[in-house]
Order: sequence, then C-alpha cells, then structure tokens
Amino acid sequence: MKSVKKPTATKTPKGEQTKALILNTALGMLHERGYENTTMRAIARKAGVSLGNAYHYFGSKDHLIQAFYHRTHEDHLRAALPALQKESSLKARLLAVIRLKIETLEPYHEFAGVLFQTAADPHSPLNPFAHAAAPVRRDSIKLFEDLVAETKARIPDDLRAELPYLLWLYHMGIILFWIHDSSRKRARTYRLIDQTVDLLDKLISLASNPLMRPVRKKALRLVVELREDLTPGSSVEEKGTEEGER
Amino acid sequence: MKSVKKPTATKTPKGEQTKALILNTALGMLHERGYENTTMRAIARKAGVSLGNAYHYFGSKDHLIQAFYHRTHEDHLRAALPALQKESSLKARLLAVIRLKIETLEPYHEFAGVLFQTAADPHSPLNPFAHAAAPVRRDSIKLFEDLVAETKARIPDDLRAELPYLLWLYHMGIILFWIHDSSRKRARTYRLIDQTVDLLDKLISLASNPLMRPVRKKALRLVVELREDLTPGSSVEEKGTEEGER
DNA sequence: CCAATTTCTTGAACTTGTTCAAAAAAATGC
DNA sequence: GCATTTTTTTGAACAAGTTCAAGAAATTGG
Repeated sequence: MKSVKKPTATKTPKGEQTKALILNTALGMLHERGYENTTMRAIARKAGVSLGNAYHYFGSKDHLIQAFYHRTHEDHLRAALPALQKESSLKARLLAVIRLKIETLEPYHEFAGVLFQTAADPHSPLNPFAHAAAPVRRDSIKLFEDLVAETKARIPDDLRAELPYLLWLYHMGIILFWIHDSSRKRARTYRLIDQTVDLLDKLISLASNPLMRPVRKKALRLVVELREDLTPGSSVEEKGTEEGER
Repeated sequence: MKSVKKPTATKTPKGEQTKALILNTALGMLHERGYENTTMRAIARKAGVSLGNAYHYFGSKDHLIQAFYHRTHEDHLRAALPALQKESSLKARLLAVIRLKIETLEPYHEFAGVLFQTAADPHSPLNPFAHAAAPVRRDSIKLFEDLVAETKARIPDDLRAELPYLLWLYHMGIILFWIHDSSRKRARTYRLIDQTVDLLDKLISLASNPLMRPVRKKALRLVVELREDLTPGSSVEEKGTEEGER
C-alpha cells in the first residue's frame, strides 16, 4: 500500500502469457479466499511462477486490485447496456444501471472495503478520483453519458452536460453505502437506491424549472470549476515533479 | 490493517505512564514523518520501550491512528466552540465550524489519506460510520447539534432533528474532498466550502417552504430509517457474536 | 548463425506489522 | 514479610509485501 513502482509492460508473447496467467490466478483466488487470505506468495505458487516474477508484472498487490476493478466494470457494462435498451425514462434507466452495478459487485462484498481503501488514498495511482486518465473511471462516466444522452426528458443543457459526472458521483456514494451495509440480502442498499433515484428524478425536474435557474447556474458553475481542477490533465505528470514520494 | 485485538486497559499508574509515553511519542513522529515512515519499531525505540510493549497498549498501528483522530477532534472543538459564540446565523456558524475543521486538519494533510483509509474499511472497529458507540463520532455530531440548536432560523422540526447528522455527513464529504485537494493553500477546498455552505443555506430555506413539505418528509423518512439501521445500537456488541473475526 | 541486447525469471534478503511464551516487576492477601 | 496473583515488559519468531542482483531465455542486428 505504498510503492509507486509501475509494472513493466509486457514486450513478448511469452511475457503476455505469463502476465495473463498470474492475473487470472490472482482474480480467482481473490474471489474465493478474499483479500487478506490471498498472498502474493500463494498467487505465485498456484500460478507456478516465482514471487519475483509476479512483482515483475504487477508492481504491487494493489495493481491486482485495479485489474479486479476493471473486470467487474466490464461485467457491469455487459449487463447495463442491454438494460438501457429496454428503458426510456431517465428514472428507469438510472434505477436499472445502479441496481445492476450493485448486483455485479455483490459477489465481492466481503472484501469490497479493501477496494475502496485503495481508492481513498490520494497517493495511490489507482485512485479513481485522481487521474482523469484512469481508464476505468472514464469508461464508467461514459456509461452515465449514454444513460443521459438517450433520454428525452426536458433537461436544461447546462445541467444535461454535467449530469453524467454528477450521477457517477452519486453512484460512488451508493457503493460506499453498500460496502458498509450488512443487512440481509443488502436490503438497505436497495431501499436507498429506490428512494434516492426517485428523489433524484424529482430533483432534476425541480432543477429544470425556470424559477430555479439562478441556483442551478450557480451550483453547476461550482461543479464545473472544481471538477476541472480535480483533473489537471497535464499539470501533474507520472513522475510527480514537485513533491511526489519522499 | 487486519487484527481486531483490543489493547489491554491499563491497570497501574506505571502502565498509565508508559501508555501515555508511547502515545505521545507516536503522535509526534506521525506528525513529523508521516504514516509510512513511522514504524512501530521506531516508535518503541524512541519511546525507550520494547516493540512488544507498544503492542501491549495499542493493539495495532491503527489504534494509534484512532488516538490521532481523537486529538485533532479535541483541537477542533477547542477552536470551534468559541467561534460559535460569535455567530448567530446558521450559515455563518456552519461556515466557521467547517473552515476550522479543515484548518485543524491541515498540518496532517500529507497522511490524511491513511486516516480516511482506515475509516473506509467496514471491518475495522475504527470506522466512524459503523459503531455508533465510536465516541469521536458521537462527539463530532454533538458539535453540529450545538450548531443547529442555538440558531433561530425557522426550520421545521422534522428537518431540525436530522440536520446535525446531515451536516456531519456533509462535513465528512468536505474532508474527503480536502484529502484529494492538492491546490496551493487548499484554495479549492475553501472555495468548495464557501460555495456549498451558501447552497446548503439556500437549500434549507427551500426545504422549509411549506410547498416542499411532501418531498422533505419523504427524504427525511429515508434518512431516519437508514441512519437507524446504520447504527444498530445493541445488536452488534463489542465482541462480535455472529461473524466477527475468522 | 553468432554476439549483443533486451526481457523474463528466480530466490534470497530486507522491512515491517503482529504474535506469543516467558521473565521481571508490581500489587494483593494474609 | 512472604507467597500468590496480576500486570508489565521483553525479545525472539513469524508472515507477508517488496526489492534486487544475477542467471536463463528470448529477441535482434548484421
């Protein structure tokens, strides 16, 4: 939970194969035995490679976690895109996407906390809040863009432009709640989803009302300003020129 | 980041003294050198005790973190309470409390991420979201109760009752943003605070409007329901009867 | 096809959090 | 004051993440 070593890119078919082998082994063990019980040594042993070799391809245990994220995201996409075809109202579409997200994550609830931990550390390159470049995040927001784009509810353009990002934030909040939810069958999380989606739908209607324009404008200006700052693009490089690690 | 061992309570003046010595040494080093560079061994060495002794009083490195939390919370209280005397409007009071919180935390920004990490793990007994019993959390919410109680803005009772908790959640969100904020002098965080406090103030007025009653009622019902569930009180004991550690 | 270079692979070593059995010191009961 | 019990303290040992120097295998250039 500390190193910033980047995994060496694979440059050979042989390497590609080994890397995939390690990753698949790791994901399987992570799923079966949870985070704490899946040691790097155990992964290497089961994959039939040396410990050092595993570290050659994945700079740290956290990098494996990132790969895990990636896989569940793909699963979610596979489930959500067809669902979006079936629904046309914003509310129904949002509900479907969020619910499917939780359903996709459900098998990993036991160690989801660890996932979120790595996400909470600003120093970690795996943090989805930092680095706009993080492909998973970009992809994740893209899903919400689709969600918003094909809905014909009358939403002001300024709000429409920021809605995908705002919904992505909202969905992160739901996940945070879900992580802490120990109710049976995650009943509380689903209740939260149902209710807040409903509220959001109402809120969006409300915010679309011309009377709300000034407040809406002000809020959106803030979102835009801070969001852009949050993703400085080229001002922070990989190497961390000013005050990276010490 | 895994054990659930509880630190032995001190039962002797000698023990009390040793425990305080270790804690102070640890807090100092944490402040000076950050989290990663403060090893349990270094703490023990500097405090002049053995490694095992440190573990006798603090079951894990995270317990030291908790103590750290505690101290900054006290610092915040010391600064915020007098400030509340000077202001009477809800907006000004909220602004003061939140700003002072960030100012209190500022010296530890570098390793604040770690703090939040331990908070994000639902399995950790240090998690402020779980365990209503966590005294720091209770205290922290109490501050917002004071904040709300002595303001004479006309706020419906139902909202007034939940407002302290909601503001506490809001303040956690601000902290999360601050942790990720690398702007100079934390300018972005302060901008976020100024703007959102303003928005919140407006929102509270809006929610107090009789026209908003149905929506407000519905939202508050949800908050109450999920908040109570989130803090099961006596159903989860210290010992973790059903599925604690494994 | 060979030498030089690059990529892969290994395993030992290091660091650090954590545990534990046992010794030392302190408190307690009589 | 002494035996017993409790508390404190110690240091060795363990597990797991991580690093690294060096050997093996593959690739490349000519």
